[in-house]
Amino acid sequence: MSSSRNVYLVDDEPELTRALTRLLEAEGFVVRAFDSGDDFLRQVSNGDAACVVLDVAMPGLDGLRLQQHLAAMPGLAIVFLTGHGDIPMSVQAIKAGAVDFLTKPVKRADLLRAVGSGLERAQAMHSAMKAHADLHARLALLTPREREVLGHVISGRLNKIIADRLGTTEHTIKVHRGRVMEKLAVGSVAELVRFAQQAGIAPES
Amino acid sequence: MSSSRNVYLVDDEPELTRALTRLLEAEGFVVRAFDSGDDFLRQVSNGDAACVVLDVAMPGLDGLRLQQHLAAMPGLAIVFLTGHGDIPMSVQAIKAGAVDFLTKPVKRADLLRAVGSGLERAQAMHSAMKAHADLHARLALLTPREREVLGHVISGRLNKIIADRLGTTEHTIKVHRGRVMEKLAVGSVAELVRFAQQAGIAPES
DNA sequence: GGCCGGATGGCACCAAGGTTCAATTGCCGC
DNA sequence: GCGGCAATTGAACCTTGGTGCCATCCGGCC
Repeated sequence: MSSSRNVYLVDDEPELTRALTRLLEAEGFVVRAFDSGDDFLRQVSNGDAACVVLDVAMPGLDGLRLQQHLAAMPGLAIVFLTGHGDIPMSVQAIKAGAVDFLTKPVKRADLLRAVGSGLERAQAMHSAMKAHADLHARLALLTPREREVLGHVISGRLNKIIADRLGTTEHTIKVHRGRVMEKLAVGSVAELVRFAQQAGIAPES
Repeated sequence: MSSSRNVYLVDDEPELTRALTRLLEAEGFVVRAFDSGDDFLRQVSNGDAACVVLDVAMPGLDGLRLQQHLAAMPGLAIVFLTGHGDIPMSVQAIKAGAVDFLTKPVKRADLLRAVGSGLERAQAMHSAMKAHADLHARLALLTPREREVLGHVISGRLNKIIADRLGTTEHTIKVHRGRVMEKLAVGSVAELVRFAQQAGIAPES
């Protein structure tokens, strides 16, 4: 697959923005600039994977707060870039998941390295998210009862035990179980367990 | 369980070490001090969970390099403490897994918070490591053939298919499979799959 | 040579999983 | 109310899984 090359630039200094845009576009990145955090939040779509290059100190929504908003949006990796940063600030940013925390004036090589690994991470998160969404889409096909049965099956319980717990007969469980396997498109209990594990489904107590 | 309260102090300034020791011991931590990175590496045992408070700038082995050595030792969480740090240094430290990066003079509350969450993380890593070691100890009970069969079972293959692939009979597979379940102390395929997943065993192709 | 553990195989038996055909009940929306 | 879907149940039938007993073969070790 062709790797995404989207870079979003959020900075309130037009000169710097222009310079960085030129630099990054020269490297083949697809750059889009925003002059404030609010502006970015309004316009950004939750679509492709991208690397966000973010100034920390901006009027309005500052970089670290914007990061919190973006945490809910997978597929975006953040690289901070600031002129007046300090150590606690950088520590907080990285702990909160930023790819890097660069200081102005930034060396061209540093920026490119950070943006590169940011895009890498963004793509990884993005496809992980898509995979997760896929699992949940298939899960949504199940009826409530089937989900319940699924929970017991991945706990390794026998059909008769499940039937007992759910107050029904073994045969009924077999039917549900068969439908679960069919709807989730898995061919064995082993696959089912892996599916459930990836989808974050807890075994029924 | 009683939570570990071991704190290892690595700093080449005896005064600071003494002060921090008093401070931490007053809070109920069990403190042990070392005056160089080499010294620490020689004496530290790979036993309990602990939080290491580490100066970055020390003669001999510096903090960041020591961190690399300690990465191989799970159960240790690192809190950096330094007088002459800069942003790139802190970024590198946190990226490499440090719990926090504090600057001297450190506020008492900051240190205690960092050490507290360091110990928390150390314990989490420590028990995760023990669990992992446990899994591998049980895995070691399996004969090569049994491990092979395990790989196929967690792929969800039927006994007859496994027998075919391994060039033997279905009955033989059943016997191996039974022994695997017994040695790994699991009662169902579901448990077996979860066991293998946690132990990092890839399904047989 | 003799012993032991690992791997293999045959046979029999029972339990559990899985499918098909057929049917009933209850709820929801048109 | 009717059609459709979810949930349920029954019976019959076949496939798999799992166990026990017995037996053979091979390679390493005392």
